[in-house]
Amino acid sequence: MSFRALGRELGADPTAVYRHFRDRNELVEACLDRLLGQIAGSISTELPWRERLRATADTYFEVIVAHPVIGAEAGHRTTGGPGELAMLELLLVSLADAGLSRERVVRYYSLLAGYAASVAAAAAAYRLQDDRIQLPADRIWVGTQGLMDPVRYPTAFGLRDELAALRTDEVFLSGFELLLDTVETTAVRE
Amino acid sequence: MSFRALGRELGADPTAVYRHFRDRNELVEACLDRLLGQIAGSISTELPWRERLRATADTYFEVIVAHPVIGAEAGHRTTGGPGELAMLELLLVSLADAGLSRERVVRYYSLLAGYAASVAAAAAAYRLQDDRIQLPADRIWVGTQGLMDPVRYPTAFGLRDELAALRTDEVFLSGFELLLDTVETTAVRE
DNA sequence: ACCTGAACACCGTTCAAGT
DNA sequence: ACCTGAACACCGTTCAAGT
Repeated sequence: MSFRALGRELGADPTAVYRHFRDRNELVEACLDRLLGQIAGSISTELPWRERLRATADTYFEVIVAHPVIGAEAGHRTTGGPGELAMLELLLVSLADAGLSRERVVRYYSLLAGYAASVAAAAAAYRLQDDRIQLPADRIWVGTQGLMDPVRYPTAFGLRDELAALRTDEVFLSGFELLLDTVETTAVRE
Repeated sequence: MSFRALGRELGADPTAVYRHFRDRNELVEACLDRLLGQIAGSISTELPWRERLRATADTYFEVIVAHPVIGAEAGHRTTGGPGELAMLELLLVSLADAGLSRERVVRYYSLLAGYAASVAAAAAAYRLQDDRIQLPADRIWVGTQGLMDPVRYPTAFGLRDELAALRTDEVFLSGFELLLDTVETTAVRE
């Protein structure tokens, strides 16, 4: 994305955007906040807490990776807008519904949101990279060429097939599932 | 970081770097691989597996945030170099030492590495942002101005103090600790 | 073998001028 | 009120020319 490409696509002067947004930063944050609002709005509030959180993470990853220019910046941005707040409220309510204490709600919120936001953003940024990268975009970020050295890296060598089979979306989702396991275990203990 | 600033600082022509690295990408990856090697080399192999992994995550976060230009790109890059491979081997060996099965070693490796790499990179990118951001860099990424609306966001409103108190490094480390709890629980069960 | 410096094709952003 | 287009200060990168 560049302002010149944007102007070309919209049939307007590249600098016309400055009539509507102060700078690139504000534009990106407005787009991101809209995406967040769409995600939060698409999650049924009728779902049990665990399914609700899983659906949120699932949709979040899909949307972020489908909009890689915005998504790549989602991990380190605060929009402060209604979309972000709707997401925040959705996550907090779900964790409270799980039966967690006030303190635990905030702690697990920060873990789940930090995990999902950062890992999804990394997946989007990975996908954004030029084609010069050797691996397909859905493969995990570990280099495979060095895994052929059984002397220096015996354990990595022994697990090379399993490592090569890792895929970003599966890692994201199964990782989130593990976090939800922890939430559930803590909730039933309290 | 820019090639012109780099040349100025090194007292050479900005384009002299091209004698040593093909492009910016190769330079960044070489720097990152060196950082990874330093981190892996600084972890004592005598430590029990859990302390070893904690020390790795701790050092990793510190180093990545201390080198934000490189660190911000660490979440979505594969160096394929000896530093990355040393880190990979270190993590796999530690998880194997915990008593995990082959399959579980790879699964938990992808979770721990994905979590640490992505969240630390987001923290570095956050720190890299211009001073126009209202919040200090060690604060978490949730907007605070909108938390004052008890009607639309009652749960967020009720937890606003706890949310405002969140700090990136604490969230990172306590999140990693939770993941290690899961590893340990799984290991003793197997 | 390594460095230089002009040049190219891009960026985001500003600002006076248009309608 | 909104858009235009020239201009500014940057980028990464190439390449012929120097030592």
